[in-house]
Amino acid sequence: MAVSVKEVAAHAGVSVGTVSNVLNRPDQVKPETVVRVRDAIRVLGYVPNSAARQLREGRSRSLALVVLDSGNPFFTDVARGAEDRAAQDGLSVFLANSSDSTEREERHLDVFEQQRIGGVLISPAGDDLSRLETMRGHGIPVVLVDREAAGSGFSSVAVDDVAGGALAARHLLETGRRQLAFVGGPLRIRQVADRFQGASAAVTAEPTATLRLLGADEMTLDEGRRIGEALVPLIKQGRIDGIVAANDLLAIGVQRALLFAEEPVRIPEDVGLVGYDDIDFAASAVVPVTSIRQPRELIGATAVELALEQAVDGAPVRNVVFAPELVVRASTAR
Amino acid sequence: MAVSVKEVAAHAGVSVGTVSNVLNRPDQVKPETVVRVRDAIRVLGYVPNSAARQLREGRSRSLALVVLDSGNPFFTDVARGAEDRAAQDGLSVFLANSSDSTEREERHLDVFEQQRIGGVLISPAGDDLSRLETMRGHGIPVVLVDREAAGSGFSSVAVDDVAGGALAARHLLETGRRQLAFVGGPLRIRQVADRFQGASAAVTAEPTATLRLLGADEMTLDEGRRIGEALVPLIKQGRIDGIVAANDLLAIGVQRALLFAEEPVRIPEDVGLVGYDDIDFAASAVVPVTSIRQPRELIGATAVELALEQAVDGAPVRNVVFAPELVVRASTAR
DNA sequence: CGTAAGTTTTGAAACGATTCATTCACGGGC
DNA sequence: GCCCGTGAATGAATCGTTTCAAAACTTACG
Repeated sequence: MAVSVKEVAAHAGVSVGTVSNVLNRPDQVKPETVVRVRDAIRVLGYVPNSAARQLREGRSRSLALVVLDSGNPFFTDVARGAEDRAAQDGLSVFLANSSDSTEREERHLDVFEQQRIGGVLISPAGDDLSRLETMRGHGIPVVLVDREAAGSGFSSVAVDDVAGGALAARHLLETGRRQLAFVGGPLRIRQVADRFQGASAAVTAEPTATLRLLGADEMTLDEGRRIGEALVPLIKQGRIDGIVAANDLLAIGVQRALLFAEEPVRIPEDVGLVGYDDIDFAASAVVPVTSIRQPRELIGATAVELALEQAVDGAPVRNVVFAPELVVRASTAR
Repeated sequence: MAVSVKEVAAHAGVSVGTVSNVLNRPDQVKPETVVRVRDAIRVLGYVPNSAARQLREGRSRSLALVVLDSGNPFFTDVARGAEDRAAQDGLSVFLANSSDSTEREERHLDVFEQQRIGGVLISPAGDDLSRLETMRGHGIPVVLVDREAAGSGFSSVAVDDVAGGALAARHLLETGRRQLAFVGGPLRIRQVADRFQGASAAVTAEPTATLRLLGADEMTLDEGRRIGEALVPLIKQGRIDGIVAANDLLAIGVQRALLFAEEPVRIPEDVGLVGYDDIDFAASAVVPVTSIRQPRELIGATAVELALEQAVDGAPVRNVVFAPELVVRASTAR
């Protein structure tokens, strides 16, 4: 059952050292020996034991990506980006899901630390980064994902949500809308607050425009529908002609409410609608929703790169911030 | 940097064997010694090296779950079920995403085999199971998820899609509908074919009922909408009064088309609608959709159990099939 | 106080790969 | 024919744990 270098060595008539060399630096072994060893490996069905290698090398060849919600397409794409980038360096990425629970997160981190994992890419569940500081203290590179962390001492990759909010509002202004509403909340969520702040700034820059905040208790379809119902009369009275939603689920909920009102509101004729995140449903909604896209795969790839940087000594901490991108669809056409 | 049992032992004034015992069978160590060792562990910040443990034990304490699409809520929930069940036995679960690519899948399996992973739970990308047979040959338990595998020699967990299709159709019949339509495809997808077959059987059992198949090219919102448009006249003419969709995306697409038709079709008054999978969007659609739920978390938990069973010698292969469940909502009310 | 029967603790061997100082083999040059 | 240099192969030491036979220590009892 247990085929190890030893058996391979015996079968090929060489020493274990040579087998190891064939595996790791074949150029230093005589070609015909390489062939002989490779044959033995194939015949015996040898599979290297990475536990042993790792024990010897002191560090694993894998990275871990810990996300808040593995069902969220945002993280799925971040993961894909990370995997692809890691594969370039022969590394693999383990996905772990904290489900926004610090306890689950901790359990995963414990396991990874015991694995002497090569690096942790994480979108932390809480505000307490001390567990991560311990890991870093133990020499494990840590990169924060989707959370700005200048000053925390951690490298990070994030997207500029202030810019995203501004992008959304400015697009509505540029297509002639003047009375905007921002739908989203709660504001304690950093991303939401940033997006609102960005929208605010864009509106302030345009003297004739106004922005009204419609707070949400959660970022769901149903909540969007609730708020959408409240919006109908405002739009009918000409007091709102553009809507920025803090994410696509809210935007789609709002849209449903508007289209289904007693006296339906037309999109984009009566009101322009911009979402955020550019999830699949945004494009296939009844009226396809203009949205703000984040470079999700790039975020993942960059996180891997930052982790690799950290791995070399005297690593300079870097905080990368990406710019979001506007995707125009029917919901804001003019 | 490297704190090992040796340092802990020295600090606590005991031998390494005792430290190991404190870690693994504390009941066999004198309580006051346990305390002393635990203190040393805490003071030194010792973290066990699982590579070393694994090397010694010959097998990892982790399982791997390889899914086709980590963005699909179905798999997310399966994963949660697997993690929770595994945690009970102190095991952890690594998630890997094959994105339906055999190549990616293979890469992951290679890594896991090198890790001497404790077991692989997989929803295979292709039809070729030979790679998995090799793994099993190397003593790694393999469990097929969401794929019936009686006769393949692998343990498996799946849901009875024939029964699910029957459940959906029968519910429409029981609420008085007689002219049913099945929306779904392509039929080469096993799940779709099974669901259709089940619906067919249920309809055949009711002499006065008919079933009409409306093939789909893919299982998406847009395709549902396209088919829904074709359904409107049929419903208006009284030739269809119940719809079974092969999944919720199709059902929601159909619903949109019906509600938005020139002359809207009322749901559930004019036509009953049943989806499949019970995704979140089903409950929060404009008219909440009756759906067929699969015991997703249970599937994950069971897969873990089957893997654990396989791990003991002379393991009997088991093929578990679960029954789907009907979730009644407004779209089929009478 | 001695002995038998537990309880605890010990420490060396083993797991499988990598490393690196050594040894070996083979030509080429003198 | 001898020496040296080079390229190739060797194998013992090492990583951090667990295990387990043996040693050391306790306790109970006659």
